[in-house]
Amino acid sequence: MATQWLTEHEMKAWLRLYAVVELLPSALDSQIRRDAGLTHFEYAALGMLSAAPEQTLRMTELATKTNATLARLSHVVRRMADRGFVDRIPCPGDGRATNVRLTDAGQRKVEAAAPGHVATVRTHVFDVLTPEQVDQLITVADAMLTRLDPDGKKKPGS
Amino acid sequence: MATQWLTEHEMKAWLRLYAVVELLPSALDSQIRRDAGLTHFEYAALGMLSAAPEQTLRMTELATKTNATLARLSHVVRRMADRGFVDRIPCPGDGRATNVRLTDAGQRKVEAAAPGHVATVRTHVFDVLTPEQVDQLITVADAMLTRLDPDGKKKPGS
DNA sequence: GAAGATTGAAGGTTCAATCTTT
DNA sequence: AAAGATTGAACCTTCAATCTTC
Repeated sequence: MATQWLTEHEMKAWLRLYAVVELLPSALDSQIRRDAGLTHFEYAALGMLSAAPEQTLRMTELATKTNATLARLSHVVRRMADRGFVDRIPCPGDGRATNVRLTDAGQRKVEAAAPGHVATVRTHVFDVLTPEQVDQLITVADAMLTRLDPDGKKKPGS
Repeated sequence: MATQWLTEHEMKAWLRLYAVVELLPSALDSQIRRDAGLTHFEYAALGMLSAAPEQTLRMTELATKTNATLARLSHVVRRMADRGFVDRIPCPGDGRATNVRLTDAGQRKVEAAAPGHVATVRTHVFDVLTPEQVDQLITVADAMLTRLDPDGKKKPGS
């Protein structure tokens, strides 16, 4: 089957999407790194724990919520445990599983970092979009996630 | 000034955008890594050179086009030169500048990798979007790029 | 054997310092 | 002093192998 190349219009869209996909993580990362000494991924993980019941999640659940592989998360959780932001607790019900719990120090860290992070997200995303465009963003992102995340694990609050 | 937290609707949009921003690079990277032995960033750099006049660009220009820092690009170009895909040529007109030129082997490498890459982009993006949604994607991405890229360097073919 | 998770090594990116030319 | 680029070290992610429990 011959390759169906991108049209000029599609290429235009692709270059913009690609730019966002490359530049947005950098912007998030450098802000939170400078202001809180965390990577954006670390912040996201702490934030998910903060919102979870008992401030606790299994490794696998946390990996799903943060769009990460288990290997990546495992390294990050070890470092954050060393820094006192989380505890690792063997799961009582299942000897294979590990529960990760946010510590008080971890909770304080997220709370301190949150305002700056939200401000960055507002600056780069919501400040420049109309309410209608926010709706369009949801629809378009959902469409792409049907392929990127076929099981629909990354769509909380649908 | 008190933090203006995200509404539930904004949070929904943010979680989806964030998922796309994390998962799309992984998807692009693993496909092209498996099939061509290149990172997606290396492919993007070779592709930009391939489309440039004389298949040549200055480091700074190439960094802009690939959304990268000069430090990152410098390391990548060194590795690709070692592999024979590009040549580094001191710029005749300006002793500080370096021109990067695609070699024949580099050209063959991009050409071999392109069909698989385009297929991946189609699968994850254009196959799941209506023409109207492609237009919306362009508008929304452009809006975010006014903040992520204030100088408008990343919007070729506007 | 599959699921849940961890580990070490290899590879890529970031940061700060540096160098040369303008 | 600024612009263009490079470098090495530190850090993070990926990959493959491994371990334990179900």
